[in-house]
Amino acid sequence: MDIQEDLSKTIQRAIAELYQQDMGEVTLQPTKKEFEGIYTFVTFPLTKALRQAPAQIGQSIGGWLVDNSNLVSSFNVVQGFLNLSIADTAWLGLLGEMVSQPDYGAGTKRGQSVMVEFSSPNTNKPLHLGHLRNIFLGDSVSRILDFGGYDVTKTCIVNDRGVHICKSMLAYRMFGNGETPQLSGLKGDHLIGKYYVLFDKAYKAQVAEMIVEGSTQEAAEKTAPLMREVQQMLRLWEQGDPDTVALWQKLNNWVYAGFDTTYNSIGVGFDKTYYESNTYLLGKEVVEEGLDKGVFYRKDDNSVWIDLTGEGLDQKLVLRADGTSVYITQDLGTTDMKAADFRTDRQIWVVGNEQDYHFKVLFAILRRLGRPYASELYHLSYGMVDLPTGKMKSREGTVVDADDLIAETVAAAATSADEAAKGKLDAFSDTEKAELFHLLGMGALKYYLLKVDPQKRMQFNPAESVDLHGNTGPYIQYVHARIRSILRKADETNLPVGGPVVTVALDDVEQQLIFGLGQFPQRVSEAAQDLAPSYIAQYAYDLARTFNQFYDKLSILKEEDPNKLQTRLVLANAVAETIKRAMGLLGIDVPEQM
RNA sequence: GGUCCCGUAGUUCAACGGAUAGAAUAGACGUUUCCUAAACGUUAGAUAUGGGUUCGAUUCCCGUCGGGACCA
Repeated sequence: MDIQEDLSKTIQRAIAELYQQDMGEVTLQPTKKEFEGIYTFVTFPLTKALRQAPAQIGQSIGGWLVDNSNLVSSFNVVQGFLNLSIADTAWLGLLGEMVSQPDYGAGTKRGQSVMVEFSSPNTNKPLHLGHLRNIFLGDSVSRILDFGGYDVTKTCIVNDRGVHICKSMLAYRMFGNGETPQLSGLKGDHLIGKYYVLFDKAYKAQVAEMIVEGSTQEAAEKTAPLMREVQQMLRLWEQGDPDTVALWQKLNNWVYAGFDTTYNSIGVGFDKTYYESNTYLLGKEVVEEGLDKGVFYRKDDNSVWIDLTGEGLDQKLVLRADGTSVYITQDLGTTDMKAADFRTDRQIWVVGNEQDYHFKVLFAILRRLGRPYASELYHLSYGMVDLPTGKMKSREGTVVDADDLIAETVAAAATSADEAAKGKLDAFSDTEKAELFHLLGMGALKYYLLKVDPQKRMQFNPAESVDLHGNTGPYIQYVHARIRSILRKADETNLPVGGPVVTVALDDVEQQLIFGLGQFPQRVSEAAQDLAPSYIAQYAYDLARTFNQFYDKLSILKEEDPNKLQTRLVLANAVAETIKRAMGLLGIDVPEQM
């Protein structure tokens, strides 16, 4: 039973009977808290068709509902707003139904397969804060779609080849002295990142020197010996030179080991990892196909282009005059490949908004080529993460490293949680404590990055991100722990934890809580529709907050009426389960105790 | 030059075209012999700007001003 849907249909019937008109789907909104009622029906839109004042329509429909439906217990009308209260029996019926569904909130299986691509790092440096927003978004969207009934494949395309990694390779060859992650104790990705920075320093010094000797900036940057060596290394790699390839493999493997450590610590994984070294030559046959179909055209210099001015875009190069690929050429090939590999109906890319234009072009080209999946491609674009001090800039060394950030967040969570616990954790072993603090730190971090609309550029305030109070992950985690604690106590004293819902009179706040639980399936489906983890974050917070109000106002274990006690236990349990599930969709675990 | 995104309390974020624009945090005040006060309550505080569309605009449209990104 879905109260909202039933109510909406009942109102349609009321209009049909009272006015002999069919107004189609009617929408309801939650009643503002200053007014009595839980659902509100707005009558303004009906005034023209029904030729009646808004308030009068409200009175008529409200009266009809109370007389003819056992769903509505009372109503009031404020201007054009018809506020409806729902009968306790309906709430209890809803609660009973919810707790009987083991996968409450899950969407029905659609047999549609979706591929979500995210993270997609370069292999020349470690992950940073921006990647974390990307990864948490991609992971959460995957979980939401999966829960919403899609078959999800999580993919990552590792950018493991090119100039960037050659820079690290060259610097390692020059300055490495056989350093390894084992010898230095550095994580592999950090080790390679170090050499990338070393290259940059040496290269800049060289350029500066050349400028002193009379070269222009541009010429110096192009012709510096170090840059030439990098270019040479890339050529050797492309030719398959054994030494170069061996070095490349060794360094990349260190990086992968480093990334895996990070992924493990944040609880994220992929179903399929692609390597650009295997895919970077793809796409050339797509160019041929496009030329055959007349979608692309060749210029006199032999370069190949597409004219997208009709779509409000530009003319776009798809193959250089010398026959080499550009970025988009590859993407054409890999998109085809991904669609074929997993018979994917739909592809989603989680990529920063600086690539908005690139994806518009990519999708436009695939549409022109007549790809059957072309209408199901989506760029989940997100804004940059700024620091309170301004933009993160790698050149200025203000980039926040992901591993450092995770470690600091967990450490900060440990300090404040230990303090806030006031002895509640005394029975915990050191390992248990460490696990809890990690869970809280990750909860804080993930929630902080996911509660914001992806499209918006956001500010990351380290102090705020580990806060345990207010609209935060730990606030919600706390509610779960609180409920679990009550349920454990109830269990110990043989109270009916798993009992059925019994008929009782409900308090307002109990109705609010059931109302909140009832919203879950809809919110999940909206989040899946809009690919919006922030909806789920907001939902979990609202539910947790309502529970705290309930907790403050009414007692569970000390309730004397056994029927009320039993219903409250069912209710509390349902809230804990739903919080756990909602947080799970954000990739956040919840503790049994904290 | 062209295209795209974003402007909401001091700050960080919400708001299918709906009521007196919600939260959090920072500030002021209050609540615990009672299930976890990591909580709850009270209070003060905001739609960048000028038009338009309509019963009604933070939301949609046009312009201006700010912030950011991309394309050649």
